[in-house]
Amino acid sequence: MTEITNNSSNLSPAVERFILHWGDLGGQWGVNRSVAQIHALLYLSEHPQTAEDIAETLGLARSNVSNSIKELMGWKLIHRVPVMGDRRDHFAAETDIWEMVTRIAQGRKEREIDPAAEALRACMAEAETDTQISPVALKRLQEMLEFVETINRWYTQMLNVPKPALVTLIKMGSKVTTLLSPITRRGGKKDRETANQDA
Amino acid sequence: MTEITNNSSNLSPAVERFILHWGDLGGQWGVNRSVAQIHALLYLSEHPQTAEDIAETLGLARSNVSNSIKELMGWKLIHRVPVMGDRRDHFAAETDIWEMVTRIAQGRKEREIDPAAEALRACMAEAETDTQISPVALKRLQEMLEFVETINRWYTQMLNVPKPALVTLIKMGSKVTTLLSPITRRGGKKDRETANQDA
DNA sequence: CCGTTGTTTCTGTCTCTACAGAAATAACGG
DNA sequence: CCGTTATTTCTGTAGAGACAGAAACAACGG
Repeated sequence: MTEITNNSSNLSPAVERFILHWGDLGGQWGVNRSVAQIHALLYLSEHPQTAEDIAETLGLARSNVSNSIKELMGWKLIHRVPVMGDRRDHFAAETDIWEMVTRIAQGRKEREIDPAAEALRACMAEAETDTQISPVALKRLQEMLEFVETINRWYTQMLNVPKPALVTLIKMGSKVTTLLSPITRRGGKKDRETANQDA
Repeated sequence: MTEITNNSSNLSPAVERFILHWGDLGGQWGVNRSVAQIHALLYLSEHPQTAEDIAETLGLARSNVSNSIKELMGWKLIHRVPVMGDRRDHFAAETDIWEMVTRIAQGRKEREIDPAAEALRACMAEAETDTQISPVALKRLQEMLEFVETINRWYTQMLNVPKPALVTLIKMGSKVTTLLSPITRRGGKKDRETANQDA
């Protein structure tokens, strides 16, 4: 009878609100709502939850939860937690935000950036044997490829910076440029060679 | 009769390929395919194009092109180019990639990050008056909020770094941490106050 | 002031994805 | 080896967004 009560689960208002927000915030990024909501729930949960707990709490189909969990595990944002005397799987989220973000960034790189770069390289390869392409287009493609490669290198390197250093770096914000200005000022193009020596 | 000929327009193979790739690459990000394709076309075009040129070249409906153009203008990725003796609007794309990316980043911040941060602040406000929220959840929310604020500050500052400096910075990659290590090493938490003095 | 040309808004259709529920599979205990 | 419980895969459906085409609107020239 009372089938309409979707979210009657005992969540405190603020938590529920966060889950809702996080849910459709995920929608704007590439993640679907269920996945984001489940992640939000686990992130705020004191204890590991079973798939069924989650399904009930969020009013989602059990199968949906199963698939979403699989995806979250793929991103390494949640992990299994074995519980004594319970056959069911329990799940908990990564709670260190910086770690979490790193994992997401890593995943996006592998699934989106790398393939995109690859496609672009293929384009360039074709462009070079393309007799009818305009010089302008060719130049633009080259610039684009160079840019993507540059960003790719940067991304990779940043992902490998130890977390504390990364945090410091981010918190410094634009101040880095101030500290680096003696270097920056040594001249534009030339610096590039120097900077890449270690790559 | 020959209605099936979608992409019969005289595009060189490499260009066409790029437009196609760029198109569904846009799909993975928030942009729809038409918009991304039009952008790609204009990016590679030697001369400004009219809306109709675009519609014909890409095989899109005129109305679709119109809307897409509007969106691209909203992102400031393309701009009108008046042409003598032609009443129609001609459009050209921003060709400086760094400028282009900055514009996109700016747009995404305004449309996605800022609202998200706002929503999160609202959550926190509610959480603080929430009697039944668990201490753990409250703590996690706080951490999340702090993180988002930090990233937001960083993002804002980075968008205001002059382009040459930004390019240098990116090209340095993780090398910044090496140069900064004497500072980084001065200790963790304390640095944050110092680093933010200028914000 | 009317016709022509260009642009925008509106509306219906179609595709694609998220999702629920059912069916199938696997793991474990007795 | 069978029954029970947990999980995954499969299938149909509902909703959202992308898009085409039509209709409305605006601007300009003669």
